Amino acid sequence: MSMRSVRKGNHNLDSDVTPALGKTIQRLRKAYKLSLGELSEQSGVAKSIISQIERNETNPTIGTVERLSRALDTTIGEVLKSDAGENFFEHQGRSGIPKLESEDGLCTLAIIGALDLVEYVQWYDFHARPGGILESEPHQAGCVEHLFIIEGELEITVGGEVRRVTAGQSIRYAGDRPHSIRNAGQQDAHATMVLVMRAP
Amino acid sequence: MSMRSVRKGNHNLDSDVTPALGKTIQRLRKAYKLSLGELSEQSGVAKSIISQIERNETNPTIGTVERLSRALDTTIGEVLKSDAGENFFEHQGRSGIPKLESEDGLCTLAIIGALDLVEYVQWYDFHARPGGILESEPHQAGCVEHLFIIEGELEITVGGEVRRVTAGQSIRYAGDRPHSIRNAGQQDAHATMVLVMRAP
DNA sequence: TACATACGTTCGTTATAACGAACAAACAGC
DNA sequence: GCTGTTTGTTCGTTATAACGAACGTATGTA
Repeated sequence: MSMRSVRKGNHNLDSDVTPALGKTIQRLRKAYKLSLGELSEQSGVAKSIISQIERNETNPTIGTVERLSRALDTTIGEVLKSDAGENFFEHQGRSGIPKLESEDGLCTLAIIGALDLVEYVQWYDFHARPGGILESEPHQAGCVEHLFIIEGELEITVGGEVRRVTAGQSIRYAGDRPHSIRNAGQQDAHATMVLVMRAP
Repeated sequence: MSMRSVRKGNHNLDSDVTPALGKTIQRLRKAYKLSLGELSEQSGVAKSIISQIERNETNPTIGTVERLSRALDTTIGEVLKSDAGENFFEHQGRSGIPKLESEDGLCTLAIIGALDLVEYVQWYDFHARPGGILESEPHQAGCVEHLFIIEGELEITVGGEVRRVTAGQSIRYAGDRPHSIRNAGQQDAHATMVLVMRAP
């Protein structure tokens, strides 16, 4: 059995214990483009508490983190895994990956990874049924999107300009203007998207 | 966007939320043949609380569960994963003979994008025919690889540890050790790989 | 039997997590 | 400029998680 740390008394650890939790919650919330108020509504947790959790100013209960995780389409295990981290591997099952859907229900965007560097990088797995459109509000200024088409055919529109890309090709465009991705072909389209923005 | 459960008010959920937590803690404690008093000493959590947690009569804080997990030689993520009903993966295995057949012509790795930041990020489209193996020498220290499996089934080996991942899942692992990716399935495998090197 | 030891539970108190309302800062339209 | 809206934060109150001591219940031992 490995060494056990014998600690006494001070149960007031707060951010020490789970330094990444706040960041994780905030990252997920922003990935869904939710405000504190919206996440509060959907999770049932007071927005003041969410604010404190994101800043690691409180030591939330399991129940609270559970409700937040559920509202963010993931599980408490996944949320806390990054904290404990430290394994060579970090493995996410299908269910653990947060998924976004377009308004028409024909596109899905699954967040498959993110990195907190000086810049913030996030990448997605993108699916679109024929005719599906994913409309995006402008992201942060200076942000760039990269798209690699795995199968099918997509039509990208950025600020009035239109480009068509097919399987095997890739395209890079400004993410800080309104843009949309449309499946212009007859079959399903599938792509990898990488989004780069400056750290907030 | 996908459906979200809209819950209000009642924040007094206790055992509802994490029905398995108490059992999990107790199972681990008994596996180590510890009494409540002993676990209390080693974790720093009052034994009265542990008793209540095991009987799901309280809604513990993250910090408390963290201290218990640590004393039980595991992580909070692992402890709570069983709650969420996620599958532990059965990995281990099979001291695979490194066939050093990156030259086997069965794998392709195409660079589909790169970023020159303070950190250097590069991403690839990876294909492997059944049986194909991609062996990699250690990259730069601190470097991380991220793999998202689009189709098929891959077996990742890093420093002796083996994991198997299937379509829809993603995995992240240390890239600064020798590692290999093997197509363990019958069909072609396809994945997106993101490689991040820090500190150029 | 009487006594001792170890176990898990219950109890009263204290610390604090969670709540909702009020607040301040950034932004939009008029 | 002003003014309503939306954002995240701060504040006072309430609910409750965590604590340590005391308790009941076994089991063993003289």
